[in-house]
Amino acid sequence: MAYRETEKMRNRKSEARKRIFQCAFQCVMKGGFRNAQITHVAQAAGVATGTIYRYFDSKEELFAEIFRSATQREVDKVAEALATEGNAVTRLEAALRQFAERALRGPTMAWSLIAEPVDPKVEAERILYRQAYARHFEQAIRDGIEEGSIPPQEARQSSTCLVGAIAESLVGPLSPAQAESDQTNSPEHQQPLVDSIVCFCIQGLTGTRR
Amino acid sequence: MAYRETEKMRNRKSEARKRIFQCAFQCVMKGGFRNAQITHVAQAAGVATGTIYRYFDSKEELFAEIFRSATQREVDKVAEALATEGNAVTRLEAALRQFAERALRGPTMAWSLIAEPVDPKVEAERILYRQAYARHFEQAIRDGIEEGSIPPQEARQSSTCLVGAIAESLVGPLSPAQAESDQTNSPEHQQPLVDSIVCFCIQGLTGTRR
DNA sequence: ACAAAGAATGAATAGTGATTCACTTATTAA
DNA sequence: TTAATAAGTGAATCACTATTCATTCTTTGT
Repeated sequence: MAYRETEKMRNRKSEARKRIFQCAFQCVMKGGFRNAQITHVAQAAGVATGTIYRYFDSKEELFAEIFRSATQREVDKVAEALATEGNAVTRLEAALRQFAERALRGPTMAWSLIAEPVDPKVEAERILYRQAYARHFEQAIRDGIEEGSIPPQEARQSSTCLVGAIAESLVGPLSPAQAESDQTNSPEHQQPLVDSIVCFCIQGLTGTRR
Repeated sequence: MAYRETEKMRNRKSEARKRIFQCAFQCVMKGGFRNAQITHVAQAAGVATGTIYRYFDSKEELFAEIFRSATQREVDKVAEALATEGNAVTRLEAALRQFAERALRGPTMAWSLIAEPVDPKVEAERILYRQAYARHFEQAIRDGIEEGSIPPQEARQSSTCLVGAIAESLVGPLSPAQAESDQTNSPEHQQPLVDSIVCFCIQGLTGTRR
């Protein structure tokens, strides 16, 4: 008897997995899912293509994991903004702002997460995550209804509308075509955009202009 | 000199083009863009695959044309609803209702037009058409602002939010997974859905509950 | 040093489906 | 009838990448 997996090896393998994951993440960040081929990822990570398949079942699986990781960050940020003190409306406004501003700050990745055409398994994750956002919003809306800052309504439905409104509003500004040419990406130019999205959304919820 | 294209031939060719187009349309209607391969379309139309390329430059071109044709109908319906008598809010409400109800009545095609992952050229059409919807809404919003039924706001931005909110709200109910199982597609079940979408949207515009 | 087990390699393979093109058939005008 | 031209055909080709696997290289325990 001879080889048996040792601690050192386990570490090395987990390092390798992490490195592959990170490099794939970078590839997506740079050029979207579209041109993040396994060959590129392997090259970036300094391993053979076959090696990737020792750590991930398939390309879709790898990319689904990347999608989850990247989107979970955003969901957490939204959840965080919703978890602060203050009434529901204020917290919802902060969350929407947070979401839009972060997206505009990292437009390429945001576009990949929100609007890039992707493989079915990744698309499935996207739908799941849109629901995750909606659930967070939904809870805040219920809070608002209870405390009286938001009039009674279908919280589930309204939350879906929020997600749709903000996503659609960002698709244009985030799209690669847009990104390259003009300087719409400077914070000054973006403020009014964010403002009017938030304005519409809050009014949709509360029936009150701000 | 001999062959020169005659009236009869021109007709026959235009017939053939129409037939291919119609059959492709049917294929998409039945199973979405995904499984509308050229081979299937050719089979359905009773021609060889090569023949299709005499009438259309490429698959993407053919499907882009189908997308345009199908979506233009919907845009026209929305425009129609917005062109009736009454104040801007009433007209916008009618248009949103129209849109949602038509989509829910033909869920497979609607899903393909709104949410199915598609090739880049078709996706480009989709973005264009979302803008087309938005422009119609935008004009109505401007009317509303002018006549005083809608408070002043970024009409362009609000219209984009409308498009996003309604599209997102329909993605779930229209998705193939949803469609097959339950009987959410009976008009009675859909009414509350449509109502709450419209409610959110109108409130987002006017700041008034209805 | 050696054998057992695993990890890494990357060229070759495979799946998919759009597109081509050499050839056949049809239409037209003289 | 015939030559000229075009339309139709569909098996073969091509393009693109994900995935495999026979082989080589490493690690480990005796």
